[in-house]
Amino acid sequence: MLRTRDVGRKRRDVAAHGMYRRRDTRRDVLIAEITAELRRYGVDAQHVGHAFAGQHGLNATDLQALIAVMDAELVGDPITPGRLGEHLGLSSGSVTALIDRLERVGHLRRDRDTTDRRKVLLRYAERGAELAMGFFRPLGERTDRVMAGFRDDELEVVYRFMTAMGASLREHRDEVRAARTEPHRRRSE
Amino acid sequence: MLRTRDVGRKRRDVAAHGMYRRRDTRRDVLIAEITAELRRYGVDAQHVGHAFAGQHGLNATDLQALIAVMDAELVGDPITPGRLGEHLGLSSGSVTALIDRLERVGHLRRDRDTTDRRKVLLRYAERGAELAMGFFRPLGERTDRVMAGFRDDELEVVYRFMTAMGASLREHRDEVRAARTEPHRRRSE
DNA sequence: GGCGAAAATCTCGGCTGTCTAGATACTTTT
DNA sequence: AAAAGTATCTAGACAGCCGAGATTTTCGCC
Repeated sequence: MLRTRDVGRKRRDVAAHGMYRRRDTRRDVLIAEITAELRRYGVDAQHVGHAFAGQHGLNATDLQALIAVMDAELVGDPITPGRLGEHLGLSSGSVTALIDRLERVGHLRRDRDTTDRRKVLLRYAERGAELAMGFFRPLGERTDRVMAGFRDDELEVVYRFMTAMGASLREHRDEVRAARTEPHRRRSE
Repeated sequence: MLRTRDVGRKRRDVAAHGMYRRRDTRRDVLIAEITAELRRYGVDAQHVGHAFAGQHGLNATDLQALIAVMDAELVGDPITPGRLGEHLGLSSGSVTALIDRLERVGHLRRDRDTTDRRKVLLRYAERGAELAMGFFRPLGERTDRVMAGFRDDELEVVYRFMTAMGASLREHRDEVRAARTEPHRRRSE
């Protein structure tokens, strides 16, 4: 694989991501395209988040954190700084700074847990909720329009697919993370 | 919406993302779940990239850049620093630093375009290619196993779905970016 | 009921990546 | 061949992140 020879015809439309794969059959093409589209979707989603956050005076991490806080609280168990750090992949120091920022501008607040007073519970404030909704509502409207083009049984297929892909990716993530203890053993070149 | 009242039953399994939506019919649930799963997929993908990059002595941006360089070169037209900056959402200064880093450790190299000698073309080096493959191969294997659980016609549906969602998201991205000129006009509170 | 280990969060110093503005190199236009 | 335009690079400042140690609270045990 990875033949650079027969690529001179400049097929940009191939989405530039499926080319690490075979493309012999229609099925191969489908698989390659879906993979590529998933990747692009992730990148573009990041960009949307980044742009939106920037326009509201915060960075991408801040927005993600705000969303995580809302998610947790809406499900009924508010998140703690520690769990937030895990969720975002941040160190404890960074999380404190992050919460300080968001608290300072009034997006969320700290509450001490009454039962275990070591813990701090994060709750969103009025302003934070508005911001999150401003982020999700337009996205949701667009999503609804796309979904309207699919029958129920088709959505079932998509759901099954996304669930399976998600589970697979998380497995992979854990595998990659597990290998983090032995990174630079051999110093070959 | 956003009733916090009837959420006390702690349904973590709801994936914590679909709750900005109605969930009355089976279809509503499907839509909410798919949306949630897409979001989670994006976050997890980021984490995988971050972890993998860290293990190889670079950061998430570096890995994304490396992939972009390979993608472009494999399609037949190598990317320039300028276009790479656009793709990653970085300023020109940051791109220079980025390329310096990657060139220094031997992941890619700079080539002057022979026809337009203002331009610099980025090409991956041996080491960069290895790294990218090390990133994609295990992912691809997993993906293949998931795909094996779907018939051709089902993959067609998934493909149609992802394409539509991708297009929609990119539209949204452009809309958000277009609004970037007038961010902090009113200084209300 | 008080002691030590464990847990959760916070503080502080240092580093790295990014941005902005301006400088440099090459190309195209007139 | 000078001026205007485009692409890239340089330099200084700043913000977010990490890691180690300090602080506060809880839990198990005697």
